[in-house]
Amino acid sequence: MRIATWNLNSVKARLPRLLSWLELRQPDVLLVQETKATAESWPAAELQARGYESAHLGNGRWNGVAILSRVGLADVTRGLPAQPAFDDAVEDRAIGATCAGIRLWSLYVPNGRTVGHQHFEYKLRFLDAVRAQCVAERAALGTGAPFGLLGDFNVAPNDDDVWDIVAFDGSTHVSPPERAALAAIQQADPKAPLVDLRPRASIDPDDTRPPYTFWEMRMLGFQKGRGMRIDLALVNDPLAQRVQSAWVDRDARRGEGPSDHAPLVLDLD
DNA sequence: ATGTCGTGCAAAGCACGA
Repeated sequence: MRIATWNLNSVKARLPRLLSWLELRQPDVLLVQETKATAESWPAAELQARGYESAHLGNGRWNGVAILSRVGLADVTRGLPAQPAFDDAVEDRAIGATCAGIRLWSLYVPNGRTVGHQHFEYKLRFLDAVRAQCVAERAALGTGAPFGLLGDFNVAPNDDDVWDIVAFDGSTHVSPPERAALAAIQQADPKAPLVDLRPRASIDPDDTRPPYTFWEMRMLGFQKGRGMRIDLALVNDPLAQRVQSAWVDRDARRGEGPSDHAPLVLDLD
């Protein structure tokens, strides 16, 4: 079984790439972020024709999250119950579902812009709502149920998860409050911590490069190797026990018209 | 430091977000 997460940066602009990637990599479940789609423009029929059920949450030009599955899609939850609003709007940044008995969330954490900005405070509130959801789901699902939070967290957990930590001094994505909020999610239930699955940099088992998942479009970020590991899979022990390998499909960042993110792929037993 | 994208509005050029 294969589960992946991918910030598409517009499903409309990326539909040919999405469909060819599904054909090439054959994921059983794909969690998507930044669909930038509405209920009307979400390509449910094209996905259904290829064997994928889908659940989408999106209402406009920004954000948008979805879950695609060919192994069942049950108990869909649109939005986090405790999700904070920004400017009186609850944005389309979280969708949960149960696929083949695995409880999964597709998350698009706010960017934060700059440390101290009102979007930064919003980002921390959003991360705290994710933490609260971990507590609630653990109570509902019990200890043995496989559970994972996947998506674009817009946080690099460690200094070596960015291409040059010195260049990030004082900037968002690496700040102590963001990393503390991420750690609080992982430790929401100390008896059932979530592990940050560190992937390989590519499908090549011998690839020892840093496993970045995002490279800026601006300034030729990919070509210059200026990447960040900000797309994460935080999973509980019952799910971690089943993961045989995790890898970044960096080939999907190549060629004409890529997203700025590469898929993160989990291969289960 | 900000060179690229994608989107939608209102109109092919801009503002915004990343």
